[in-house]
Amino acid sequence: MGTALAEMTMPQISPLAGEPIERADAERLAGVLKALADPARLRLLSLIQSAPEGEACVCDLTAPLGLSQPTVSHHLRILTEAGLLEREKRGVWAYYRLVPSAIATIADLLTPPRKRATKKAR
Amino acid sequence: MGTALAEMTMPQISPLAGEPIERADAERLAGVLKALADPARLRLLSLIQSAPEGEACVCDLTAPLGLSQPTVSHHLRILTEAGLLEREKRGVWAYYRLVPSAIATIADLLTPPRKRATKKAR
DNA sequence: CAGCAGCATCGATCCGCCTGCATATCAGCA
DNA sequence: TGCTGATATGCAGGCGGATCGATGCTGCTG
Repeated sequence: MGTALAEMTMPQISPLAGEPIERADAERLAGVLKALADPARLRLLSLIQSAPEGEACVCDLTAPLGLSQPTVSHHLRILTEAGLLEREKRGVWAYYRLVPSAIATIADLLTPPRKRATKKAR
Repeated sequence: MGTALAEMTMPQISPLAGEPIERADAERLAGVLKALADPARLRLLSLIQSAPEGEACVCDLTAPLGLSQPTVSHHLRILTEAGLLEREKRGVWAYYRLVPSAIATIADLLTPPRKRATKKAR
């Protein structure tokens, strides 16, 4: 299935501002926000983003989070399916990194037509 | 009664970028995002924001949402406690409107590497 | 080719929350 | 004062999700 966020960036999802959003758009946006709305997952994103190469494997994340390895894998899975993380398996390790401008895209969907010009994809 | 968001805008809450976020900050940010991460509440915000005077009462919101009046009141309560809505009671009606830049604040917390000078680099 | 280490998946438990119905509260009005 | 309409709150059912232990899978490595 296509990473939730991809369905938002590609075929425009209604931003929160402007005309009332449709039920389907609300569901999609809520789905991605739900992936963000968890302390453990926010810390995961933060940890990965601030890691040496901007990437981290599961074994590096369990300790700082204080969660079991299955639980961490579970959260990483949710973030990945939401389109916020990408996974690359090198040998025995699975490295996760942020999808370039995924979070910025969400932020743009929330903020009204401010004076920013970050709407273009890459 | 800190309306959650007030604790984010006023004192500093760690944005998602930069150094790894603390557990307490993650909890606060997740709390506000949780209020956003619901289809019904997203539609409520959208409906209120696009209403004639930028405000709406409960009776105007139940129909377009297709939810019962108690449920709508429940969602409005959550959004208000999160600091996203403000409530004003005029006569028998309760009018809700968006807190000016609440959502923009959340967006800024998600995407600091912007040109914004939200706070010290590090 | 065993044995081991890193991850993902499964099954189960526990908790939080979305929803509606019933009811309480409160302001305006006859 | 008593009634009506607009909201808020209590209560309860049901579903989704966060977590962990156990297990399965797969590349290294000795």
